[in-house]
Amino acid sequence: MKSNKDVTIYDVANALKISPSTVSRGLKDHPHIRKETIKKIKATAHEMGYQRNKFASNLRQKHTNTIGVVVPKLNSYFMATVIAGMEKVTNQHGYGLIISQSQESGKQEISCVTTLFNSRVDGLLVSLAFDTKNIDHFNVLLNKNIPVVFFDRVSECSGCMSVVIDNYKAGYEATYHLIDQGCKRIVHLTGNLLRNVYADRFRGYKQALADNGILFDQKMVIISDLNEQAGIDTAKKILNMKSRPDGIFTANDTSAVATIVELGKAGIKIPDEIAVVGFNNEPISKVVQPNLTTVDYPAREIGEIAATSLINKLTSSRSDNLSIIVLKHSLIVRESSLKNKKS
Amino acid sequence: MKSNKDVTIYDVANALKISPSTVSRGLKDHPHIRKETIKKIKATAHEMGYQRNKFASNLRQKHTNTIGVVVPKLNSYFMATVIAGMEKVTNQHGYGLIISQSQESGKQEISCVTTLFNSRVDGLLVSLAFDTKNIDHFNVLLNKNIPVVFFDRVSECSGCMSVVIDNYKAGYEATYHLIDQGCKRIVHLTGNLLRNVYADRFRGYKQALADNGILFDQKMVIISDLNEQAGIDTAKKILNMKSRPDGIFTANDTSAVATIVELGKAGIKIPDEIAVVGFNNEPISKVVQPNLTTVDYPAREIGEIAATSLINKLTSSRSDNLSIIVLKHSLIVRESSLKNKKS
DNA sequence: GTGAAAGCGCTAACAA
DNA sequence: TTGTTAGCGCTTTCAC
Repeated sequence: MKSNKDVTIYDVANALKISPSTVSRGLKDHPHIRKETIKKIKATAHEMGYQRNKFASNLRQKHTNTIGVVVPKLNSYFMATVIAGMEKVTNQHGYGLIISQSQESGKQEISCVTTLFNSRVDGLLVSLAFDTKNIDHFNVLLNKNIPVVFFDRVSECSGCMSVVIDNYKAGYEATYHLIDQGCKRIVHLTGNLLRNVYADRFRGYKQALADNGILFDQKMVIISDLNEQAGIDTAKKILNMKSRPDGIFTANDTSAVATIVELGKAGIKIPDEIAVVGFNNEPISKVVQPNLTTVDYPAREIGEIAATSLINKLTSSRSDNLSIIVLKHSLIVRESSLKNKKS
Repeated sequence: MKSNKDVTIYDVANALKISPSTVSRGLKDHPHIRKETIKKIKATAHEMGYQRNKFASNLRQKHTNTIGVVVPKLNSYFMATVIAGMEKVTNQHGYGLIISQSQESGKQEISCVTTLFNSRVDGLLVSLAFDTKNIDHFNVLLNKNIPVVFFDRVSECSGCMSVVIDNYKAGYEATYHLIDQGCKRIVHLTGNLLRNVYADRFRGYKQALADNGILFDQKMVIISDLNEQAGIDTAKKILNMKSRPDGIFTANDTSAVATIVELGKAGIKIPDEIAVVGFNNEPISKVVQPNLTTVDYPAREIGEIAATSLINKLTSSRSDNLSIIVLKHSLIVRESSLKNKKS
């Protein structure tokens, strides 16, 4: 087991009686090297168990072919799908991915970014944490011309790209649909309004109300973590309201589902008494009874496009100046919001 | 924006009129350096925006302080929690994590392992893909004394550690519970029996039947991908059986839930006509109606322990010879299996 | 307690 | 088409 010593290009070069640089070039199909030589080099390299030493190579080349990803949490179908999309694209282009979770904490996000920066990633793909206040922690990267692409939870940032859907429009459509079904008192359960996704959906909600002559009431807006517990709490809060709402628009499916379940336990009929619309089209939306009306979000596509944009920035010198890419969403109507059964 | 050039220890050394080696030592609190010097070094380094170059350092030191993780898929609550546990431990010890998904494909698993190996990870944390036939692809690492720790989906492997639960016992308990509720014809929906988790649960299922005088019937065992579609297919298959089962034990929650939903659509009463037990205690198990009886799996703990074991192997020279760690699971009984309502 | 110097393995400018 | 050579930035042995 003579396994401790790594085989280097020098070893290969010696075996072949040629120079290390030729080996180096041959290994990467340099056009100036003769075909046969390349074949010979690759053959013996393989045979000898040669393995490129990335560190030496990175040290020389000043780039790592590695892309960092910072996401709030991994445990959603949505995020896993986004990342699968990114992996596909980056692998095709010879990049690796380092994934890290901020756990929805701005503080942890900063430490993720720092760690990734210290790992000298070539670029960063980011979806912001719930309570990230500002994005100064990305300046270290930006100052070094390391491109940052935001997706989903994005932020104003000169020189950064963003990949999103039209959350305003989606919020508008969701609320409009509820109104269309006859709802007049619609609760909006949302997250931290610092985040574009929630702020925009909220704006859409308000506008839809306004356009239909429904007075906006701040007491109908519930800000939360949008997790399971938030859904349960919301249900309880609703049960205690003097005049109950007849519709709920939630900014994600997790909390919508929890609300439905909890409301169901209290004997409330969904959608007859209260109609519900969620957001994201997670698989769970098809499990809950009644099935959840929700907004479909092109997760895989978002991942692919964010990764592609980043790689473009990395490889082409020309700086694409389109800074925001907006993808298409769609409202998926299921039973949880259908008051007029036969519509 | 004079940002292209990195600050090196040489720059710091020059600024301080001392040697680079002293700076290098000072930065890592070498005991032979005077306290004040250390303080001065750190101060100016920070001030100048110095940042250690990992590649140079790795190149010298032959290790990367990075741990690779290979999982089948990211998109489950279970996996996300496992990984959160790993991150916590590894970060505490100054290690980074590179996560990659095999997408349940043995072929992709091989490529993940190779990529990680080429990235010179110091160790590997692995849960096997569905259809991984053998584990020869880990030999490259093992031959170089790079430790591999398996968790959840493990495999016989001399010199590797494994972190698991007692799947045999869990399968036994789940099946026993069903029998206890009066079930006599129990379908077992499971995954590829190559994987210990499924094989062991299956053994437990068979033993529980045997211990209760129920004849094992191969036709009652359905092998599948255990995804949503598998649940739907299983439900359809069951609906077409001449003599219907009165219980189902599924090897994960996703498929259990899909089965319940599909069976529900066909008007089957759960648990009265068919009782169901799942596995994993995913959040979805508390959403489906009726709530799913399932086996709770200490996900976070598994992650923490697997990571801790790996780091121990990395840091201590003595080779711990305990090769399998078994964690505690527990059966969580909910409505989906409760035939005797008031038990 | 600090410095000098060699070298980790690879790449690329320049030379041939 | 191939070889020579000079580092990339850091660590560490040996010397003082």
